[in-house]
Amino acid sequence: MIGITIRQMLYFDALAQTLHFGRAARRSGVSQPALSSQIAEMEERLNCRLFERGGKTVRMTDEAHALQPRIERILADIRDVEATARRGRPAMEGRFRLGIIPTVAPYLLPHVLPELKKQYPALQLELREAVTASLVDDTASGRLDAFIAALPLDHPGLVAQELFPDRFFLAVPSGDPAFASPPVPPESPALERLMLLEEGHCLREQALAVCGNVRPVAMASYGATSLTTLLQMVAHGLGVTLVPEMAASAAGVMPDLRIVPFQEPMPQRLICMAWRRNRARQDECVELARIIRGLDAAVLRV
Amino acid sequence: MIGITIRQMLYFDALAQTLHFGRAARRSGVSQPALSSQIAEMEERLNCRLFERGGKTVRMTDEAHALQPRIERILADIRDVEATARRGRPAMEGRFRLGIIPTVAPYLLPHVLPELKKQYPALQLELREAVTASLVDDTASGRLDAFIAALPLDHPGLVAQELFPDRFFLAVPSGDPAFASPPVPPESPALERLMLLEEGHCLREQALAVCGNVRPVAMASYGATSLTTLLQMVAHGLGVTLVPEMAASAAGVMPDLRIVPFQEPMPQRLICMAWRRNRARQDECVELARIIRGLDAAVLRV
DNA sequence: TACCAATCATAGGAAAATCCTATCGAAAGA
DNA sequence: TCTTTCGATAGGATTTTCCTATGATTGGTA
Repeated sequence: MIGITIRQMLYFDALAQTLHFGRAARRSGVSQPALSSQIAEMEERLNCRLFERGGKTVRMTDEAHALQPRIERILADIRDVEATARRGRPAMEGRFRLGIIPTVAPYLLPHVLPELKKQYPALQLELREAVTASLVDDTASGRLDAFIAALPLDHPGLVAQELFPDRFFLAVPSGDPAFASPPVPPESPALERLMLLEEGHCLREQALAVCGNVRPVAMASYGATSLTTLLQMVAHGLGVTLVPEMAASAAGVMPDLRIVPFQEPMPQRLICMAWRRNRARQDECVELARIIRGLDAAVLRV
Repeated sequence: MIGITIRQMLYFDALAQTLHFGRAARRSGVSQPALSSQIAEMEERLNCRLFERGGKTVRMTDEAHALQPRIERILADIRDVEATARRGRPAMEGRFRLGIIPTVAPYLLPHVLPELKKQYPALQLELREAVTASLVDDTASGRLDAFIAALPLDHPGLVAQELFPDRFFLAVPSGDPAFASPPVPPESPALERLMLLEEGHCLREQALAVCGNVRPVAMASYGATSLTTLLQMVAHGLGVTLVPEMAASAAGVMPDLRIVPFQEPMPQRLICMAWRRNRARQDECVELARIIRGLDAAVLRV
């Protein structure tokens, strides 16, 4: 497809500048015959005489004169490409697309973002909030660099690193007598009034797993798509709901709302960060996970 | 100096388009391991992961995405350079710098130029009129592509091809009784009044060679620098001069001027075309010479 | 679960490209 | 004519590139 080589262009350039095979060869760090034969080969491949060899002088042909600036430019372009690539983005710089599930994002991000901004100001974090299935899909197909969700994640090709456990609490109306004396046993009949997020949120499945024996109120009819909305519904006495620990600390300040613990062992979920197993720069993901794990545990607890 | 190769860029391009090592290799006409190892080598040299290899899918890294258009452009540029050079200017096209001595130019060019224009309309002939020494110098150093002059030329590095002989005649005042009965013998005492062009013109030396025993009138004092001027001086009865055959046909129509032949064997000079022995496209010079030689001999004769 | 198909990496030896040293031949100057 | 300079050529060594065969991993399927 392409006949000439970079080497030939380099030798051509050296010869065009020196007009002397010996000096061009020395400048190129090869022997004179090596340079001679490469130039000859180049002329052969281009089917075009480039240099006139005289007894004492070497002269460029018109064709060579026309080619020289273009070849110089090509060489410069190649050097540029190499320099750009080789410089190697120094980890934690440039764009990083991170997905987070909705039941974690609003509670974790306020703590993570300032810390990231401080440690890695050059990192341009692009955030996407979506349910786990969507995040898994986007990450596997390269539309995201990594995501934060709750274990378990079962997708081949992804690798997950545990970040921290997130215990579940119960959010109940302030004066509800059914929860007068916490902790609450998971099999409490009062959990019949459990309200859940719409399908797709992993918190829904986790809540069902915790309170295995209840027939929860279908939330679709209420249109509750966010945990905040759900908590406001609880505050209005429409029912109760499960809140993760992170959210609970925020929910604790809402009026007419009470956060009560479950009996030991307290149910919990494991929050993790995940990315493609074959991802080029795993170090960035690992570093990001390290930072999140390193956040003062207090900020994530009730 | 430059680490990556054109081959690597080609393979990179193929892989970037197919995202499949096997197909990229097939498209590139090599085996899959060959392509794999060249890509690996390229990543090594750039110190930068370019592709993520997954079980079933290959994905480009951000770096590779950034590099791809630049590499494509470089490859296109190289192909352009090759196409340009390889197309090979089809001989007798483009600029051709031709020098001619002043005692030939005005008589030969009117015949040559129309013919050239007809046969090779794409040829851009640049003409320079100068004395032989100057033409030799300019041609040897590449400022001219070829020149037309009279033999002998003694300069190493030049090659000359004979074009045609140019016989010498004598231009005399119309009524001059000394030349009443031509042909004129070279040793005629009437040649004492021979006038010559200024130093540098080969015709001067040639005339002296023909009339070896005369002490010619120094022309410098008259300031005659062109044959036409010289002929007008002859017409005014200031002396006689040697005219080459080509000029004679033009001079024949001047009033008060007579063109008379020399005795056999008629003296002559050989007009030739010359160029650098190492010149790249000798074929153009040879072709040009062929055309001039092919001109109807009649146009060059008395 | 265990096999199967697809895919990229690795190994080892062959082929090709490139280079080096030594030498030749032409050209230009002494 | 002799010498010096310089590019071309020759022959063999070295490096690069390639191919075939095989291994390892992944993702789907019986």
